[in-house]
Amino acid sequence: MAESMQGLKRTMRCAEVSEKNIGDEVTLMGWVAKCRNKGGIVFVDLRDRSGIIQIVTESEGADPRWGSLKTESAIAVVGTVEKRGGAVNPNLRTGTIEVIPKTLRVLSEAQTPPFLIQDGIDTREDLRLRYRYLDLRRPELQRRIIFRSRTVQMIRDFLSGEGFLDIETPSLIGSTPEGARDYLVPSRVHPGSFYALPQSPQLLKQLLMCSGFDRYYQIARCFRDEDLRADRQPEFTQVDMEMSFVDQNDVIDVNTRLLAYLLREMPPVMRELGFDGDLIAGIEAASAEVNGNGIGRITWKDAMDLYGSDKPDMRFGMTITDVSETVRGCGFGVFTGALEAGGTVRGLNAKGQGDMPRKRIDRLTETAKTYGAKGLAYIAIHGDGTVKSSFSKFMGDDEMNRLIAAMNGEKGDLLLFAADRFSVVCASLGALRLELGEEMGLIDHCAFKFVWVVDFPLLEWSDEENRFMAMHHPFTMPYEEDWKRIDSDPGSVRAQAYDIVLNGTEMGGGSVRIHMDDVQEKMLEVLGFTPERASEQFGFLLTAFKYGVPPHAGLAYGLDRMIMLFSGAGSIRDVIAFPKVKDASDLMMGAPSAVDPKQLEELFLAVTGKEES
RNA sequence: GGCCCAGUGGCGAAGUUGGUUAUCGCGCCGCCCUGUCACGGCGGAGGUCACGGGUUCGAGUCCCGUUUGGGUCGCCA
Repeated sequence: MAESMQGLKRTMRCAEVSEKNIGDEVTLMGWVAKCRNKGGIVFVDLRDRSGIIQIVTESEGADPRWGSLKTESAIAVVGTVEKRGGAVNPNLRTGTIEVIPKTLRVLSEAQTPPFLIQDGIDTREDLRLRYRYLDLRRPELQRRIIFRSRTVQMIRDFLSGEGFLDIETPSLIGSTPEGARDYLVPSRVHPGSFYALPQSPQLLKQLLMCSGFDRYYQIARCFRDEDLRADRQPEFTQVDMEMSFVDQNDVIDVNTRLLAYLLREMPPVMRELGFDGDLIAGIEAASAEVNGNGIGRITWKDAMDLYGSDKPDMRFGMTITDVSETVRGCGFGVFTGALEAGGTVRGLNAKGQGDMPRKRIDRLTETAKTYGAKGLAYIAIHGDGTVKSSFSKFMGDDEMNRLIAAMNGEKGDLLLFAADRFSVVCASLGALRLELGEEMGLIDHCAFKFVWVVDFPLLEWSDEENRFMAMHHPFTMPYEEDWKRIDSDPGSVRAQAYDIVLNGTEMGGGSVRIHMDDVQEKMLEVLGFTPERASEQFGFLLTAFKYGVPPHAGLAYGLDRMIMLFSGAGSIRDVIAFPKVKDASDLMMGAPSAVDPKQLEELFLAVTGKEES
């Protein structure tokens, strides 16, 4: 049934045909999106990545196959462009023209696809992923994948113009113990030894700075063997960059300009690709803001205190209030207990939610509990001024009124309190803030609000490991004025690390790197590395540091997240051509899979304790 | 590893306190239709209700387990 092209050459894409071509003979190739057979006249919508054009055939002398084309078949058409004789279609870019065909070639007839190839379908995602090549035919996904390609080109243009060099680093590297789990690759020629796939090109780009390349970037594939999320895939793409002889402000400056450039360049591309008008308007508004005023900064401490998160969603207010001092010594044991244990008591004021039904408050409590809070205390100030509180019996009127005043509580407000360790209070109130912000309609979903989060702590205590861990990574430069406290109070040392946050999502992050061998060695010691292990794992870096290393700093974006946010997608799966599902498998290819025993033999590998499959 | 949500013809959904032949839309197939573009009209096919077990006179519906996806906590330097 399939025919060859028999020498036909496509002259243009479907939606690239315009009124200028009226009278021209064109050769188009694409997929049958729709066949409307009216009996004597047949309308066929031909689709390719550019869009749709209508082919019209009348019965007299036409190829009879036009009337019975299977949708999604690939066909070639030679015909003449004409102004539409009948009604125009204002929804189509090619809505005023049509093609009268002379020749039809059915290049490949399609079976009925398992789901409709059109936008707005609500098909189960596993089915779509099993037939991803069909899913990707849908305009919605085509648009995002093309937008991704165009955005990467913009990034390359900008960075290249700024003197950055695109340098590739290897995918087969050594395993490093810190951080995420590595994907391992066995070596055939070194039985029992393994490569690791890079979690990021971190050390290699630092060494490129040692080599003198000055400004490096790479669109780099990275791998982390951790559980997936809507915005996390086991392999993902970073826009990775590093600069020499710079400080934190230089990195933030060039990246603010990069983002300003992208925001400026994106709207016309998005319009061309047919993105939603509100989304484009949002990007344009953000462009005006960032191109005019740059991007604001907030310290990690302020972000945690006000938003309960190191990736604050700046699209709305409803900030957190520390009421520890107000409730110190009060009658409510939960509050005083938390304070005595070195914790904190903080509250959120949900304006106008004072009459929230008990059931919804219970649901908020459940949210708080998933973040480690033991419960949620509340004060509901009803519209009539009466006050209902979960802890009124433990507190006198004076104490209660002082607390309400500290929270700026007014008639109709709902005050929610968490009392626990700093991290638990922040996490739970931060999550409640987002949930309430959504429910109360405070979030403008077309807004793009950027913020630089700076001054992260250098170290983070791990209960599990019973030691300090690097919050960013072990090569992050501390602030010089804090470094003297590295032994006396390691938790208080701030790092020259920064994240770029968009709408509550961490879109990228980086740091100034340590370039002094003594600081680096001390850092590894604090992280619990013996000199032997440090030398074993990072010896090449420490040695490199002895041969003249420039001060350097860098940043990496999660490209998938960036494209997801700018294209209004709900998951990074929507901007990755062939994504993996929750358990890290590929439903289309059936990866991962068992391999031939011979392959294992060659690698001197034996599979033990294999789960029933 | 934990918690939550979902699985009903090819696709999406409805299915009441458990009760006769499982309903609807899209798609598909056939016939008709010369200006459709969410084409229309008439007719038709297509279902082990994810799988296994249990409760019951009777299970799509209730219970337990499994499985396949989704969300999330842990985890992700």
